[in-house]
Amino acid sequence: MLQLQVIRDRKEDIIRALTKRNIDATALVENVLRLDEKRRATQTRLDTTLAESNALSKEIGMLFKTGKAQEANLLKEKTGQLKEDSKKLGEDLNTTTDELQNVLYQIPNVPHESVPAGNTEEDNEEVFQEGDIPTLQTNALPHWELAKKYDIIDFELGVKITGAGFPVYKGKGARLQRALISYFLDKNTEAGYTEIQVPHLVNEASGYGTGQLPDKEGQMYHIAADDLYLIPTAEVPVTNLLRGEILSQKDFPLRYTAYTPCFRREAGSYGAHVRGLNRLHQFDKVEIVRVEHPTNSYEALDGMVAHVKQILRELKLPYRILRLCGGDLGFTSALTYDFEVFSTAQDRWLEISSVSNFETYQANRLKLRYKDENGKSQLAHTLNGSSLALPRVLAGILENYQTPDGIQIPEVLVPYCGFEMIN
RNA sequence: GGAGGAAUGGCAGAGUGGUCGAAUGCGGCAGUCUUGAAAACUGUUGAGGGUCACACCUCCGGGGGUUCGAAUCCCUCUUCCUCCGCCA
Repeated sequence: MLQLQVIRDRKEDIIRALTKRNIDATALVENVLRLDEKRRATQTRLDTTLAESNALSKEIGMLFKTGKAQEANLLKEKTGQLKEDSKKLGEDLNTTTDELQNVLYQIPNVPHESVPAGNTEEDNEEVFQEGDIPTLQTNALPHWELAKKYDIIDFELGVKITGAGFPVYKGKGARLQRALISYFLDKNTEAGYTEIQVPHLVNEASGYGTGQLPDKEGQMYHIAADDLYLIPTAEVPVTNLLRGEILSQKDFPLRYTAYTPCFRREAGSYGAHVRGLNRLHQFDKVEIVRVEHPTNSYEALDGMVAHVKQILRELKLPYRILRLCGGDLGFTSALTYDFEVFSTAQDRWLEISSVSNFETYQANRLKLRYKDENGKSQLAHTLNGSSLALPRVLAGILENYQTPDGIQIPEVLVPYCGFEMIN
């Protein structure tokens, strides 16, 4: 969520920047300012009332102590009205604070200046492309056909035991999954990220912390009996590790990597584009998360992009990098680069990584701060990215590495797989 | 799942109705001493709201209550510990 102080100071800038997301935030921002003013006015009145009654209480205490019970009882009568007032004011304050909070939750992050304006993915800006798109044999198959042909992923079996979008990986398919996870974790660890394992279920506070709640409530699986959510990404538990922390400047940079399954309801996604591994309810992902000093966060973002590039280079997959336009940018992000691998057999680009800087948007909800050189608390910047998401990398490998004799395993993965070919 | 105990500042730990945002120790920061470091000594050190700055207000796991007044009493929830049961 945006910082109140920033909205107060730079209202016009914020409204203007948000037009890149094709939203007119004027009404929301005005509402925030109105509620903020109301909140502060109420707070002041409450404070005054409390101060008065505190003073009286102190006086009463003194009187009792010095044996002037009669005078004390006289004063007691005066406190009744104050008590009533402060109760009323306290309720008003809570109501206004909640209202203010709710409006603030509705305002997305302010896009970075480099974010292009635009409505849809068509308007995303390609900033980099690398790798040769292979020429495949004439009867090249999409990955779901390959998965069936070599019996490495069974979608129907997943339907049987759970439902659509929950594939079962078998034999070399399962082994390749495990190989990718290990390979990604190793690469991330080498780059200075600390490997951690986190719970796959989180509580409501964590959902709010990183901004999945209340914005994307319907996209997460919710376990009603225990009021827990299945994580849609490791970003949620990993970033929330730091919730409420006040760091010291020398703690920076904080770098974590974690493998987790990810669960997404994907309500409203149907059709040809969701075939095979393209869109699943459960998939595996290795995530990288960084917490940075504000002055360093964009450098860190570039570093994360460079890191993911390096992995794709090693895998020898053709990919491109897009800078997301305002309309396609996630609610909480200030700047996002999407990585897409070219899926030759499907003749389309598949998103395999999304690397974002959230600036203080998440930190504000998380109350994730650090002490600056003057000893004042400041919000840190949070970033995260996939490094990498498994299913589409797998799809890319299957499709781009297919040969008439089978599917070749990328060289760097052979030591992890223990085989060179799926046939 | 059943029975009992507990939750206080970065950590440890006092505080059982008034002047307590909270003793003390450790840790952190600054300084003195030192060629430097360590030790010792001195000072300082929770968070948030509010203000030009003060004042002032809130916070002792969360929520509610009793009281003129609550860290302290009551209710409730959550978490942790011990014992029993179950169990990978």
